[in-house]
Amino acid sequence: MGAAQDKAESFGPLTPAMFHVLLALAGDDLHGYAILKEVELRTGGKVRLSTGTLYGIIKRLLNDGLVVELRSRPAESNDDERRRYYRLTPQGRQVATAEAERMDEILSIARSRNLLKKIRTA
Amino acid sequence: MGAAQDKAESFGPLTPAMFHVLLALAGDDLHGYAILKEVELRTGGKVRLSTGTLYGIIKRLLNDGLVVELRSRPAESNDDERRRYYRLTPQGRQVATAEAERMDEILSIARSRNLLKKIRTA
DNA sequence: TGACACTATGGCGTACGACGATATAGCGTG
DNA sequence: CACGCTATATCGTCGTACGCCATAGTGTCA
Repeated sequence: MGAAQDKAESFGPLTPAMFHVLLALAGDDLHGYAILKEVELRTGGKVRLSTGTLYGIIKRLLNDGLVVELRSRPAESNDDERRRYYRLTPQGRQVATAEAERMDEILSIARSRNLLKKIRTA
Repeated sequence: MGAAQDKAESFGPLTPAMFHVLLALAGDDLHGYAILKEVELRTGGKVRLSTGTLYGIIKRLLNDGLVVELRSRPAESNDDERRRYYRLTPQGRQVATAEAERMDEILSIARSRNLLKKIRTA
C-alpha cells in the first residue's frame, strides 16, 4: 500500500450520493444532467438525485480534484451549448475504488451474519 | 416483495455508522460500549465510532423500533450495573438486510466499471 | 498518593451534506 | 397557453456525524 492509496482512503466513507456520481463518471465522461439520468437508469429508478444534491457534489468533486471539467466539447451533432462535461481523474478513480473495497469488506461481514445470500442473484 | 420489505427499504440508505451498529447487533446482544469495541475489532481498527455518534444512533434506533433494550440482564459473573443491553428486532434485521442488498447492487455496478477485482481476496 | 487509562453512559455545539424549492431559459407538444 | 423536458445553479432547512465535555467507578504504575 502506497501513499496514493492512503490518500484515497482518507476521503471515505463517501456519501451514497457522491459514490453514485463517481460511479456514473467511471463509465463515461458525462455532463450534469446526464449523470442524473444515468444514475436513475442504472438503479432502475430507485436512486434519483435532486439537482441541488448533484451540483453541490460536482462543486466539491472539482474542488477536491476528483473530477475535471472538459474544455474540449465532444464534436457530436446533438450537442447542447449549456452542457458542462466532467471526467474522472486518476485520483477520483482511486477514491471510488477505495470506497468499493470498503463496501466489499463490510458486505463480507454482513454475509457472515447471514444478512445476505452468499450467491449474488443479479 | 411484501409490505415489510418496502418498509425496510424506505429506511435506506443508512449512514455507514448506523449500519455498523446494526451489523454489530446482528451478531449478538450487546451494550453500548461493547458495540464500540466490536466495530473497532471487526474492522481492524479502521472504523472507530465516537461515543457521541454511538449513543445518538442508539437513541434513533430505539425510536424507530429497530432495536430494543433488554430488561433482563445476562446472568454473567462479570456483569456491570451500568450496562444497557440492546437487541436487534426482526424489523431491524430486515432493514440491515435491505441495506446490505442495496450495497451489493451498487457493488455489482462498480465491478462492471472495473473498479473492483471480481474475486474477493478477504 | 497522585496521575493516568479503561469501562460505561450521555449531552452539547459545530460543521457538513442531502434535498426540496426556486430561478432561469430555450425547445417541443398537446 | 400551459406543461414537461433539458440544463444549470443557488438557497434554506433539516438531519447526522463527530469531537469535546461531564460523570463515575475501577485498576495500574511510579
